[in-house]
Amino acid sequence: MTTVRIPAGWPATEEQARAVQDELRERVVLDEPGPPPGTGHVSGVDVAYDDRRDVVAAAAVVLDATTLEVVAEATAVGRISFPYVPGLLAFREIPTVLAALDALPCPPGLVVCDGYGLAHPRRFGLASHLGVLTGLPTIGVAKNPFTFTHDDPDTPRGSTSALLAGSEEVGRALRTREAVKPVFVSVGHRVSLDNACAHTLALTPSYRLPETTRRADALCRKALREATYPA
DNA sequence: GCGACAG
DNA sequence: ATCTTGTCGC
Repeated sequence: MTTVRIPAGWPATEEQARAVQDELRERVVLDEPGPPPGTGHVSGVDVAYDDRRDVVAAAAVVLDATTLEVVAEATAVGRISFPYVPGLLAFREIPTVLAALDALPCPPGLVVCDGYGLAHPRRFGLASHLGVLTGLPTIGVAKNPFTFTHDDPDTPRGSTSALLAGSEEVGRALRTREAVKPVFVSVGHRVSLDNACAHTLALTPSYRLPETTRRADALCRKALREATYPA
């Protein structure tokens, strides 16, 4: 487990944070299909908070994309770097997530984030942000539709419907379990939307949420429980 | 101006 | 995100 500090020059206000998003957004790559599902490594990242102690814990878990077995994992703890503001989630999570990714002993491959990528007020959610900062292929898989609209996908697993910002498709509602509430998939960096959905399906053989996020969620909660006050 | 709003 | 017991169902 590594300890991180809030980076120098980290945005202190919402206005500064939005300016950073508007600048970094130019660097998102949307014209690559990304790695094929079921091959190489796939990783999940997630974060847990203790606002009372001002502690945040992040986890990165690398899975074998074929077997979904855990190949490697790492955690990091730090101070909370930004309040939760809808649309600015990345500023709350990214420093600790980057530290956890850096601590991995092997390349993470495609990274699955808890939240959104393109499906974002300024088209630059957590998954896009993490992708631009690391250069890694990233996607976002969220549990809620945020402010976007969508039709209910058909009942069978694998059914999708467009996630819409007005008439613009910013992601997809994807049914990962028959008759269960869908997840909301969007592109982060260097992955197509079709491929992002295919990866999500490959990662959900038995549960609604991807194995990557399930593993990362369990690990960051454990790291938070075991965390001492960060330096 | 008033709500809604990823985690 | 987090606060939280039991309970219904595969």
